[in-house]
Amino acid sequence: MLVQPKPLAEQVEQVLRRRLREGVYSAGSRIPSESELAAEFGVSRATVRTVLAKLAAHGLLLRRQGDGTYVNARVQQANAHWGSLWDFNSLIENNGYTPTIQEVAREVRPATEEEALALAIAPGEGLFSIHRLFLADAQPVILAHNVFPLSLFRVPVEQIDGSLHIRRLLQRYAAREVAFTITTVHATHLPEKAASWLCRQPEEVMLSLQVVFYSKDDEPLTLGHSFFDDRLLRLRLVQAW
Amino acid sequence: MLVQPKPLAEQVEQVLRRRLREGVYSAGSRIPSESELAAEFGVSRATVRTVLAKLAAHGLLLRRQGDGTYVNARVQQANAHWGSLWDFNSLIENNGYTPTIQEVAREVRPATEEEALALAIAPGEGLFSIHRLFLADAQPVILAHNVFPLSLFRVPVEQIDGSLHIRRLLQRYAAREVAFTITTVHATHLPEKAASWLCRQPEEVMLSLQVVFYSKDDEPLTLGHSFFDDRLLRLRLVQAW
DNA sequence: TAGTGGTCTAGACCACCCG
DNA sequence: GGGTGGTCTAGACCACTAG
Repeated sequence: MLVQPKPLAEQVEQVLRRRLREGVYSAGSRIPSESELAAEFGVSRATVRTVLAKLAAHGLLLRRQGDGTYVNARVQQANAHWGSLWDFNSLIENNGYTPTIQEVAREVRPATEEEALALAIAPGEGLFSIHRLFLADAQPVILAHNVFPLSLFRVPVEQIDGSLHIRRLLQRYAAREVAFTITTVHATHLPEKAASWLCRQPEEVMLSLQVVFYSKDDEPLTLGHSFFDDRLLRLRLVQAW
Repeated sequence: MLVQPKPLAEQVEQVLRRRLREGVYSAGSRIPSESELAAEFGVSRATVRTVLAKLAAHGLLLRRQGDGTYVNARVQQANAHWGSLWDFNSLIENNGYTPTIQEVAREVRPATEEEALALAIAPGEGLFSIHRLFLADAQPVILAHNVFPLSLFRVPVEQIDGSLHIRRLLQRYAAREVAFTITTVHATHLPEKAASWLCRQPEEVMLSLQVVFYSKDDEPLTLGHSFFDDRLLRLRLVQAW
């Protein structure tokens, strides 16, 4: 049975996600019906339905009217779901490696015009800039550069832990929640400096991701630019209707 | 007021999407409250909520508890939502061009081992293969290759209209609905043959998308491989929580 | 025909933001 | 305090699929 410190739907979702992850509901099999789950958790059918709808929208479940709800075996193998286009840690994990974040450079400097435009601040305003390397089993696979408006932070930037992922970093030091992101994907040649950090040849072909994170107040929080080694990591996206 | 030939929620969604598209609810502004919308459409608040939740999940709306629901101006400018990773027509449209589909080659041939594996058929089984070029204002921007198990079609392949997009083609000639897709994104050099079709230099850097379409019965429907000119078209993805 | 998911309602209470 | 979105319930009826 569930108690009420957190929303019931959230608790149900966590339980179901765990069962999927741990194979309690095995790949391709049918899971219990809505009524059965509602009875088991002691919640209404509507509450169960919102959870199942969400998991189905993410492709984890396949629902067939008049039949039942099934575990989507294919998507369990896929490695990047909705969240992961910018969440490099889980992306690396989902590819079967152990992720590490390594800070390679940080500085405070004025914003370029382009950065100021994207972040909705004045050109020349202070920026916190950080370069980080993501390792998959100790092998460099992603180089990520992020810039934040300096005014966002409530602590001196020296205190910022560069090994946190973006969402937690923003939570902890800026007290902001990410509401949505916009990512642009490009294919480019690898710049020389980035190549040396990634231990790759310059001018190799790489995926380049440019991401802007926004708060629910439509405020730009950070600008990210990363180079992505798509030979080691597969960028695989699932979409469901 | 609404009638009941189609689900109420679907009708409400269409109306709201149109209002967003046409600027009835202008960018950044607050839209009517849930209760007001429910009253206007003559449906329950729950029905309105499912629609608003969906639009918010797609990033079109921003919801703030205790305040209201707002039009996300930034996402209106973005060009590819999660739906459009494979829907090249709307992707081209959203970039501000007029799309055209031009068939460049079609054939029937046996499946390679790799294709057979991805489509869950026997190697050597018959495939319908089609190469198509997507034009943005008459300029070639995407080259797409699709292969379908021949057994899927209920008509001779000569009758297949090569200018339809994948979902409609599958609906019309194979009576199948797409339930989900898995897309892999790569950065590659452009092969020579593809370069000539796209009027580009060979060995140029391009985005390459590999997509598999599945039915809700987990049956692979088609395999797509496309080259994407990311200089003219921006591949921009929105993600919301 | 029994059971499943799909749709919808009416109503309740809560958490939060604003003036 | 009044209005907003957030959560949840109980119950109804429908559409569909399976055996």
